[in-house]
Amino acid sequence: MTIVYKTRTQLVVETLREKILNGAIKAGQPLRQAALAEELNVSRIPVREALLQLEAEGLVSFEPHKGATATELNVSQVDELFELRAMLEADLLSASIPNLSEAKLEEATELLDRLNQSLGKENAANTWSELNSNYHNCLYSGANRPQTQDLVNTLNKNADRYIRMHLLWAGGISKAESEHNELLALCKQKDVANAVALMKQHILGSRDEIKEFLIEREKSIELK
Amino acid sequence: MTIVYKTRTQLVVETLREKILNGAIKAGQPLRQAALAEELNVSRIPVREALLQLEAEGLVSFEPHKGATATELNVSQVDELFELRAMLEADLLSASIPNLSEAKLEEATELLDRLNQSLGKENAANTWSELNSNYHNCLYSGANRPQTQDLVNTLNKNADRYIRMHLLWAGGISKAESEHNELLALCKQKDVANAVALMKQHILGSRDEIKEFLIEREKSIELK
DNA sequence: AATGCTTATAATGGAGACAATTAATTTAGC
DNA sequence: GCTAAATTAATTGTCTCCATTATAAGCATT
Repeated sequence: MTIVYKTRTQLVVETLREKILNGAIKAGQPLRQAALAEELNVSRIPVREALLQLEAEGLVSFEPHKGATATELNVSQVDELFELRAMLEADLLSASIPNLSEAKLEEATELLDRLNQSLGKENAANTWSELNSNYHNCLYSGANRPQTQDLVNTLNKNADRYIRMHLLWAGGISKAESEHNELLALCKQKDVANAVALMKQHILGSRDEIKEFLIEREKSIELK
Repeated sequence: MTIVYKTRTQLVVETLREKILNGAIKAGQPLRQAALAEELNVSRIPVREALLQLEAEGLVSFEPHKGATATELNVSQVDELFELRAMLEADLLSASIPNLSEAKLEEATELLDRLNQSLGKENAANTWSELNSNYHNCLYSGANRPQTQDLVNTLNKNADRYIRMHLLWAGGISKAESEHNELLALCKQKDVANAVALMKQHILGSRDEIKEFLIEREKSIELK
């Protein structure tokens, strides 16, 4: 285990990202540089640089002279985001399966085990999304498309907020678990067509449930 | 025409991006903050922030405490980048065509005119790539997928270097012109299937020629 | 001569102070 | 009383300077 030196900017990035993803910073909320700097015991420079990086990830919107705010996706943006993911991840998977080695499949099996175990424990959402990301990346590793994988990971950072919501709120957990298991089985059988179909269903299905939830929430806000 | 105030960071971003795209800054070249700051008459802060933004665009690679370098794509990375573009742009186009209004088609026609005219003039590559981007975006506007379009534009900033090379070097110009004209005709006829096929061919064809050029270049460097 | 350690040098990372811009508030004019 | 200009306050943008880190050069040891 090598010790990794982290610059303050990186620490701020990680802290703010986690706060946005777990809801400690709410969507639409303005992010004041001075306040964040004081809270995190750094100067405004690393805060500014962190905000810029988070903007590139789509988690923050940065307007010159006006300040940064945590981004909020409306229903149609969530829709588009998940469509994109479905297309890209299906493509990655189909390119990957034929090249997946035994070792990689073994690794995926292990990750899936830990993923399923994590569900019961506390602050499940935190560790779950990291393990989930690792599991998916493992399945895509055969595709040998690093740029596409990076892109998918970036998109997933944005989708993560909504996926966590889904997990905590509805039966997202049990469904995800069974779909994940089935997906791995299909990969082992090298059944590309069915694996890809399941992947799309996995992503678009969660999209539908998340959209439904968002629409409900919008309604209840309007009523108020 | 409203005057737009720009921050120094934005000016540095634009200057450096253009220099990377037109080759004034070569791939692999280290980008020293102090040198750039002096050259552009600003302090190192806006330079650093600009480098971070360019990293998000994929034009620069930034390593903590080591510095930034202009990124260089090898043949397989170019390959992957153009595959990605082909998939995303084909998808955008197919979703867009059914919704393209007469006004948009008119706008595209005009942009295409200016695009074709720009080819003869001097510093063609500069204006060409901007007009080309506008033209493509116009054709995609019916898809109503702002995030996907943003993504494609980001990818194109990266591909732009190689496209310019292609234009200047080989017969990329004449081929691009005829393909662009034909593409617009197919859009007007609402012929989704053929338009999408042509789009893919347009992108993957240029990929092949660019790859060939890059391989040739690598060989000649090795010989030396 | 080669290896490992110490010291010098050059670059980046970050803090605090000041300038520029925006938004809010007050004041002047009708 | 209301609108518009002027002033003030709050926030961001940028500069200068210092701290930290990485690389290169020199030195001693074997």
